[in-house]
Amino acid sequence: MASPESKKYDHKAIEAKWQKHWQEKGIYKTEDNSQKPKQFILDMFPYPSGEGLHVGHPRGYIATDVYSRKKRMEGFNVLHPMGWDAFGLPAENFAIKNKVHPSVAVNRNIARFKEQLSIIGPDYDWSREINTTDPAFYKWTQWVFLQLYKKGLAYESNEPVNWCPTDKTVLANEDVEPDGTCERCGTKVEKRPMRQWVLKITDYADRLLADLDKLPKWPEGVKEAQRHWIGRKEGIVISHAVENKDIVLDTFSAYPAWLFADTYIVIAPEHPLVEKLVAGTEYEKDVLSFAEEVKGTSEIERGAANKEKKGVFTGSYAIDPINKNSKMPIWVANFAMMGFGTGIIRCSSHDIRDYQFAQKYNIPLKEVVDRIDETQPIDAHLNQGVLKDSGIFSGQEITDELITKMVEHFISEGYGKKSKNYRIKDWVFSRQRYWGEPIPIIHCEKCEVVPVPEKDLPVLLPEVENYEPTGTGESPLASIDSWVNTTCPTCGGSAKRETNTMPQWAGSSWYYLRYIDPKNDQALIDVKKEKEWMPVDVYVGGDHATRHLIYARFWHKFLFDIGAVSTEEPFPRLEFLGFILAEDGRKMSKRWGNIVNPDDVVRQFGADAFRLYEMFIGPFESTVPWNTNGLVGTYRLIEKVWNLSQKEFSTKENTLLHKAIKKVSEDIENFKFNTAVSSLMIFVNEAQKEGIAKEDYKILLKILAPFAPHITEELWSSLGESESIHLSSWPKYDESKIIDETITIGVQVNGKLRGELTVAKDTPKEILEEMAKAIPKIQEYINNKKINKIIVVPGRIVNIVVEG
RNA sequence: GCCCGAGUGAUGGAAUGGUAGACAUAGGGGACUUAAAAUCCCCAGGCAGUAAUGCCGUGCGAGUUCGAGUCUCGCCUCGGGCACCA
Repeated sequence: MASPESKKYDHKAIEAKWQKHWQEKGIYKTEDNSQKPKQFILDMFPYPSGEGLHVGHPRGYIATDVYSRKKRMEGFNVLHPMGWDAFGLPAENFAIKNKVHPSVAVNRNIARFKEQLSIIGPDYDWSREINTTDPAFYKWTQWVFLQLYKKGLAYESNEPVNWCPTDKTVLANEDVEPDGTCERCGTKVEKRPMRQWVLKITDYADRLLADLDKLPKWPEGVKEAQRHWIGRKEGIVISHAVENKDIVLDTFSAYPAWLFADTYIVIAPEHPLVEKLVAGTEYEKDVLSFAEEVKGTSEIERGAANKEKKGVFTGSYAIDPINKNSKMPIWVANFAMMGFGTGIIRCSSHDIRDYQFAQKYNIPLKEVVDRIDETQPIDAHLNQGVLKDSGIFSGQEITDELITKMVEHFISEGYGKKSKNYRIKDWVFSRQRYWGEPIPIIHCEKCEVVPVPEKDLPVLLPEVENYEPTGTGESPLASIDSWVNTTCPTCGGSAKRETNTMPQWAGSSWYYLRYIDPKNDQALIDVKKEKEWMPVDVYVGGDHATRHLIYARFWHKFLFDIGAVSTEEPFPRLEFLGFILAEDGRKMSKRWGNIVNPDDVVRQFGADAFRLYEMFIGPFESTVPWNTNGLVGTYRLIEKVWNLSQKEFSTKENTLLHKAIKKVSEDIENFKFNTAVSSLMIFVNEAQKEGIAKEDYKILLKILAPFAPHITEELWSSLGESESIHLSSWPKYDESKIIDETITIGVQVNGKLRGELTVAKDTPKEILEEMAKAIPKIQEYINNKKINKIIVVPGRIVNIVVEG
């Protein structure tokens, strides 16, 4: 462009101008009833905290923005929405402190987040913005709960939960520090049984596990974490009669080959059979006081692996059907957990923990595989060795076949049955807090539990004077008589509303569907629209490998089962992003005073340089430290592109252009944004030296546009284009222009590089061999030596293998 | 303890089994400038050498291969997840 006087690049003016323009023209609006193919590109939506964003947060948002802009240019109808996961404890704490409604803080935080996001120029269609705390949204969260209830997948139970005596509230496991104290006040957390609503996620455990294999585009690490979280283990349950008592003890064993070694039994202190075992015996007092002591400690504290193993003998013996009805002493011990297996363990010398416990209390032991190390028995987890003292199996080596045979034998003898155990437990789905979705249930004296009729949804969260927890274990909602007291929808009699609310994870378990059909008041989602948009094409986020991604998969499968959605998995492609650390290598945190604010960076370098740097900083999935200095590099790139427009265009064809198109296209597709940016740099450096033709410059602007939407739009329009560059078409590369006419290949002797050859691209093998041998330096190395062979890899290398 | 990742210049990083260090930052030198900034050009893995060049070099040790940052086995370190798991 031959501009009479050169203009300076003013990022502030340019960015403000185009951001306003895009919003006014609505160029990013998702089309209704489009003929184009769809792309649903989704970010894990944020919790709008009071702290605002730091430079680590936008990394994922910029990535989806780059991706969706490219997809739009490629001719897709793009759905790239944003919303807010706004229920949760911080807003409630703010309300308690300041005596204002949590929505006040939430709305302020959302405004702040939106402002911070907007200055980096995202292509969100804000007309589809969602907010989990909006009654029009949580109406459908409550609706899903009702469907779960109808199918028997939501039930009441008296789960022991984490209770903080100072804050007088229930805490989620994630609110408890590893040392068993409350993260807010440092008080030791207790376990208390309390009425809770629970979702039967265990009914879906097998499908959640098996269907991970249908997700090839998920990172292996995330799938592995989910497999562990579900923690399915197969084994055998053995039933034991208790001597002189009408009690049967069931134990779960995952290593059936070692069952002959077991000599004693341990039962969890909170197991309901403990009292029955010791009732009226001389052991009763000791056992019960020990059980009380253990029950007083939280699960997390008890779970600490270094916790001392303690136990008390119950005075009873179990009859072991496997070892000729020998007697196994029954102990109560702190290392047996109700949450695993049956809460009762068959113990043996072949487990380090069981072995040490037996040594401490002088319980007789037996070994079924000879020791190798004299100091300790073989560990059963190895599952190898030759059995002894194992009845008819003595003398046999432990193999998969033998294990199968042994299990069949135990079952046919009637000792027990095959069984599965899961680490995942049913999902405790109620919180005694204010700021969450009310659980849509009514408790009637006559009809007992009655679901709120769907026509009465949403059950609105009422205004309340005091957000302080009540101390009774009920949510602050319980103190609002006018809300709590209602009539039973079934019999019309007096009834009370459920005052528990849902956990933070509820809204995020289905929110993505709401973007498709954000205004629907008649159904969770319109069936036709759902079919049009689902599944999500790319889901991008980090930090939620297990909980959110398992809960959402669970709800989605349930919605599939009731016909609300057409796909079994919501997110077939997951791109997991790495964190950005502070410049000092630590996590960005108020505590360390090392937070870098994106607003400041954008003010100094502009949104385009910021976006480019966030993509250039390192591989998308890697955790990398921030370095504000690095912005200089991407700022220079932009400036070079700007300056190209201030000079005369050349008429020459640029040799690297088509390579750049190919590289940028493929790298964006594969989320390799860092190398996409570097190939843009390589091309711009060349263009700066060699000059660039106007048409090539326009192509450069197009492939840079997803990364730097503002400056490219400005330059595009200054070239006389009237339509937005972001609605232009993505360039295609010409394969013939990617192949170099002459190439330089390395010449090795015995694998060591000794020279190079610059030749025409299709030079035949034989000629390459001759040319390589003719290089004077190569001759020094092959002189007087026998050439064993010459390896020629076309376009790559010539390797001459000589003797000696 | 178990399960995933990852270890490459001063730094972030690049590299379908085929010329290791692309690209970028910081650094050194130079041009321009009254000067500085900005910009542009050049240098830059280590050791030896004036140089040509040689040797070494992708956490450590073996192996496969004509050839290994890349594949295999055994370790070490760091990051993340799970953990009295029966």
